Amino acid sequence: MTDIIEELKWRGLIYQSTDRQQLRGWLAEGPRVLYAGFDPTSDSLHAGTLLGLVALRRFQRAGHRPIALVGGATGMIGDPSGKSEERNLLSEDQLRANVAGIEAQIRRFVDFDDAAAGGSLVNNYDWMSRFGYIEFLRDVGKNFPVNVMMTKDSVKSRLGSGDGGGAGGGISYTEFSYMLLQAYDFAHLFEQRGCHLQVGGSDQWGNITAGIDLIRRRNGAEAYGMTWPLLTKSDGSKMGKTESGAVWLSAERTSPYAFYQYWINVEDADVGRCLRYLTELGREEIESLDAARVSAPERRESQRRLAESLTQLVHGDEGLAIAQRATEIFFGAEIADLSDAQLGSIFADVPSGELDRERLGGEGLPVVDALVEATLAGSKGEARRLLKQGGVYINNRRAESQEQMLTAADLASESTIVLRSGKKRYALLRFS
RNA sequence: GGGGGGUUUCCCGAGCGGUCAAAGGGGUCAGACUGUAAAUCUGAUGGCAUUGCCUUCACAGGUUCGAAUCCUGUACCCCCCA
Repeated sequence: MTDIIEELKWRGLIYQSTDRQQLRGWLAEGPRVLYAGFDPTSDSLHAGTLLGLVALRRFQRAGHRPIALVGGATGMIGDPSGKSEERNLLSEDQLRANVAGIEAQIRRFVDFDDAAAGGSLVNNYDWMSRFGYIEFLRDVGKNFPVNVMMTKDSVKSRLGSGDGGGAGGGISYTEFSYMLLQAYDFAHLFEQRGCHLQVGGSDQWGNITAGIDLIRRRNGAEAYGMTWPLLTKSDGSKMGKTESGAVWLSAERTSPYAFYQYWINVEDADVGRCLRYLTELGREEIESLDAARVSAPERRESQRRLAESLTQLVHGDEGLAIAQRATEIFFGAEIADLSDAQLGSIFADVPSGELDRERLGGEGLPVVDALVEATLAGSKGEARRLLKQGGVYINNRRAESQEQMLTAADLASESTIVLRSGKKRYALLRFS
């Protein structure tokens, strides 16, 4: 049995926990059952949830038995933790779809099939939906003094915001009750599965301790809790966000290439933490990457390893290969002799235009027109300007003149020409 | 109700009868440099076409050979006096 606490500690992943010695002792005695929850607020998880997924995986590798809980029931209420405003409720259909999407993703991280590995995947809807309101109040609610609930950060931070006259502030009774549901989840897993430990992000501490309290009252037993720090950037902003939104784990929402690129671009100041928090690289390797970053920052080896290892984890070997190939091409490699399918997967995120194949015949298609068709230029004048300044590339080769004509010889694949303006604005033109 | 000021190209902001597609700055785009960083430097920045033409300075009308610039009316905004 690996000392998981020791590992989490050097990685900087322990933010808060119940009595450390006790917890460590309990974990050292043999395979232990623990759980972490995932909110089905969307049909895909994102970079922020990676931390939780990897955490369960670490526990499993260390010989423990992780339960991944998907909040099919709690998702109907909405966790107020870390939220400044009341949220809209999701429809049941939406929620069902989200749960299905998320479960598939969690499977990539935790092994639920091997009985010996002991992982399991549960949905709290399965036990929550059967509860009657009265029954829940008598059974669970009775154990929660409101004055204690009021002191939780998730509630406190929302109480101030409502009475100042600000629009829509405060907290509804519904969200206020959220912690009871999550606390009950813990108690349920404790009773049914012998789960004594709940882990989560630091914003979950209040919900976790609520569960520990409930178990103490209901079962007269001691349960444990542990949180990891939020993954933030050195400038204080959240990791895993781009101008265009969150970095998702699903290839449909964030292509493997875009995912890879996100991590390649992590700042020097943040990459060390990312390696520790998110990857399974060992201590020596990470420390040698730290050293390399000081002596040769321009090689960006830390970023490369980070991007490789996460892309591999989330999208598999194939996804990583696509991302790497796309990276080569996006950064200058000449594009030739590829297939439409290859180009399609590499340039999945890039705008494209369809044109009649005949336009490549005869004299050919003026580049100026091609740029406008591909929406790389807003007008022909703008297209000419780009050409004059040397900012136009055809299949990654700089266009040599303003009068250049595109013909069938310029096709990079069966039917596609790749146009680029500047360093990385790409567009495809398909001729059919 | 009375008096004064404003409305300019993506944004801020000059312009006050021709030399104005309209200074300057910001932004944006491109080039150089670079670590797929930051900073910096250079160039471009209404549209269409080879000179040139067309549309643009709140809106509508007018004066003039000629208006973003003058006059009249309309809309919106700001300030002052009631």
